[in-house]
Amino acid sequence: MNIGDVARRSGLPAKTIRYYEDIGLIRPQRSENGYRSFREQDLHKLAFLGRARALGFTIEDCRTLVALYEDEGRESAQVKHIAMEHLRQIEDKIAQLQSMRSTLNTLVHACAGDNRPDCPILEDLAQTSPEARSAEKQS
Amino acid sequence: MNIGDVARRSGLPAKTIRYYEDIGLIRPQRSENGYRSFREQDLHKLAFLGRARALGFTIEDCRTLVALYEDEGRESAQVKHIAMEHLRQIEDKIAQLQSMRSTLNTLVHACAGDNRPDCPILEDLAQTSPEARSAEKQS
DNA sequence: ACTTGACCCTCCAGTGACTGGAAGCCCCAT
DNA sequence: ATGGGGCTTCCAGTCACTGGAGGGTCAAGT
Repeated sequence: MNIGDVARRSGLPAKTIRYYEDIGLIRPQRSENGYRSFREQDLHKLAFLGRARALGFTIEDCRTLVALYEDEGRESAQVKHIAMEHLRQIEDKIAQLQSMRSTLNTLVHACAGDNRPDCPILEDLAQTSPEARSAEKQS
Repeated sequence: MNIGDVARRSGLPAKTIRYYEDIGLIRPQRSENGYRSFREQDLHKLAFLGRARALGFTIEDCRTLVALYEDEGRESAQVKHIAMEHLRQIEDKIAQLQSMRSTLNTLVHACAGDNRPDCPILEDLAQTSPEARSAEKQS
């Protein structure tokens, strides 16, 4: 299989696949003409990587997950630890974004959005002291 | 005011303030010794930037917001448009993260996390077809 | 006068995970 | 032989900083 086929079948851009080889995540063989030659197991690994990335795991997490996947002597606790830590970070990120959303939502609703210059959004951003900012309601 | 004072009062790292000058967000004056010399209005602008960044606006959005803030002839619709677009992107991101959280949560709960190698997390990542993946429940 | 330490300066490189583009080879069909 | 699509490498750019090297400045203490 050439890189184009693998890209189609894995859903990953060819560029990304080359990048994954660059950083040592995969090691496809080479044909005589210098083209990368992928086996089914390479495709499988790329699909694995694609799904792990889609779940937001970092490349380094992916590296570890692949290694664990290939390690018959792994302990599921190792995998679970990575997943839980990642889950925690996602939850932190969600909370942070929800806080932004809440504030933005309030501000957007307070702004007339017409042709006049008066704008509560800019007024909020221009507040000189943090404690002077208006209380935010949950969106 | 030197950069250290401004950093303390604005809450932004000195490095970030220098960076903001680099990209033309601020234009502090210079003392004879070459040190940046900040006026109150620079500090005010940096605080504005800090709050806009804390709400997740991109640097380019910040540039526009500052320009609008300083433009007496602005229309609040322009500000509102930027904020609403940003809000939409935040909501997209939240939805994406919530979907990840849901899947991860299911997987984490399904994994024993002991010293045995069997791991539903890895099994899920290794699924060969997307439609073969188990249905996910809301976390 | 000298030293110390806290500041300040610039410039360069690195982060994460790609993505775009240039320049050029390979292969097959017309 | 020409064209088009696919493949190759390498370099640069993305975003918003952040770290560090190497060096100048300033005020206080000895």
